[in-house]
Amino acid sequence: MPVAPRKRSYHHGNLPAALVDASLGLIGERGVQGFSVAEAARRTGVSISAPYRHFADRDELIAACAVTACEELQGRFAAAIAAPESPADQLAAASAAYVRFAAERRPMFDALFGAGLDKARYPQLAEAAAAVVETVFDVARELAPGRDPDSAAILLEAMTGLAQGHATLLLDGRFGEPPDAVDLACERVAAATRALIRGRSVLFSGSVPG
Amino acid sequence: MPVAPRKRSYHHGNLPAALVDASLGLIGERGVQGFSVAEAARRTGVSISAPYRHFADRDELIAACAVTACEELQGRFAAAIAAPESPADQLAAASAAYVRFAAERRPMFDALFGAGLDKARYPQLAEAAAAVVETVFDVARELAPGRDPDSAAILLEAMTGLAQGHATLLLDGRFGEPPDAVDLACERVAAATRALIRGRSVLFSGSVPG
DNA sequence: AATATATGTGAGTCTCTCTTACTTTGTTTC
DNA sequence: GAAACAAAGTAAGAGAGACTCACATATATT
Repeated sequence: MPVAPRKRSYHHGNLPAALVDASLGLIGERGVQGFSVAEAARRTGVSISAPYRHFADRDELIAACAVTACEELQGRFAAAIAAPESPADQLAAASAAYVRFAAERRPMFDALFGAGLDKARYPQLAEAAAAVVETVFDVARELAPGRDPDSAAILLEAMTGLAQGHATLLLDGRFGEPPDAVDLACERVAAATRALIRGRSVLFSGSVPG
Repeated sequence: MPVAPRKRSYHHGNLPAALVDASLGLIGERGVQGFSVAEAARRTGVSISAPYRHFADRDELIAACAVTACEELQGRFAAAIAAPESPADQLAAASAAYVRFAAERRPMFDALFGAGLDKARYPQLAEAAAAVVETVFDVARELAPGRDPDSAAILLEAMTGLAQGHATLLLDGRFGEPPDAVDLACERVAAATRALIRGRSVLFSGSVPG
């Protein structure tokens, strides 16, 4: 849904949102590398310097796109864990949702991971990212011994790693051509998540050798 | 080891390799985003247009860095699977080696994954990357039912996903501060790999529902 | 030695990021 | 309701980088 300005006058009315919109479109066409503030401004119908009233620099505009990405991802996670009954099924569904998100909202995924943003510099983004993790944290806790939060974090790290990796491989074309590749990657990551959960006992005894 | 030119004359003697060297140093300092052909040329002591005699454009120079990265990674994989006795231990060691590579050779890792290179456009890179996979493929086969290559590929995908994900998380600072973070991430990814292997039976029955 | 080829240079074009000074519009305050 | 202020936009330009092209110089070939 495109962002409509209130008026067609000197003041745009909703420039930041419109810029994020245009930027995501542009990233979709040219990748993060090919993205430019100038072109985003042109497409939004404002001058090249206008974006700098709202975003300190190029990266900050990309960070705003990344925040949008977090919101979208959070919604997908919430939907994924809503239906299944067992925690394992919920996490498998979440993994698959993550991979599907990468495929279906590639510009968002690229803004989030392909831009090399220093997240420490964008507190709003760090917050949004933390909120995403929060969404699935309680599910992971149910699979941790004694519902221990630290163990849950370890499990979640591993799961995140799996999902992130599968998404990267999918976008890299290592699962074949879309759209079949997407379904395949989702199945695979869900299966891998289940495998990880099945064998998870090893995870929580890591540092103690024997 | 710095690349030494044969002479200090008009012709450099080994400009491509020297440029790759300088580029990796530059990527280390400024990240892939901050990398510029101009600065790499300056550091190598040649004119700004000299690199274009050897590399068609910026991305092709980065791709050459990525090829170097593949060679380094391949060596580390070979060393990692040499010592352990069981296939599971070998793969766990390979995962850890991958994560350690990301931490210790970050510029290479960034060139390989942070530049958003379209690998289809760089056959030499695709070849080098395939050779890396080849190095661990036989190990994965020993853990696949009936040594089936397709199943081995699935397992390897999942493992790659795990390692890639853990590396990303480590570089993102999600394991804490170096150098402890590196060891921690290596332990975790090794444990996760073992967990994945333990529960791997689920992996190979994916597409058949029931 | 003469020629061809590979490699490096300098100057120039184009685009991009970001800044500065200025303009226009909307809001507040008396 | 007008004056003052703040917010949001513009135009012009400095500085840097990607890439090109005509030219220079070294090396290889014959």
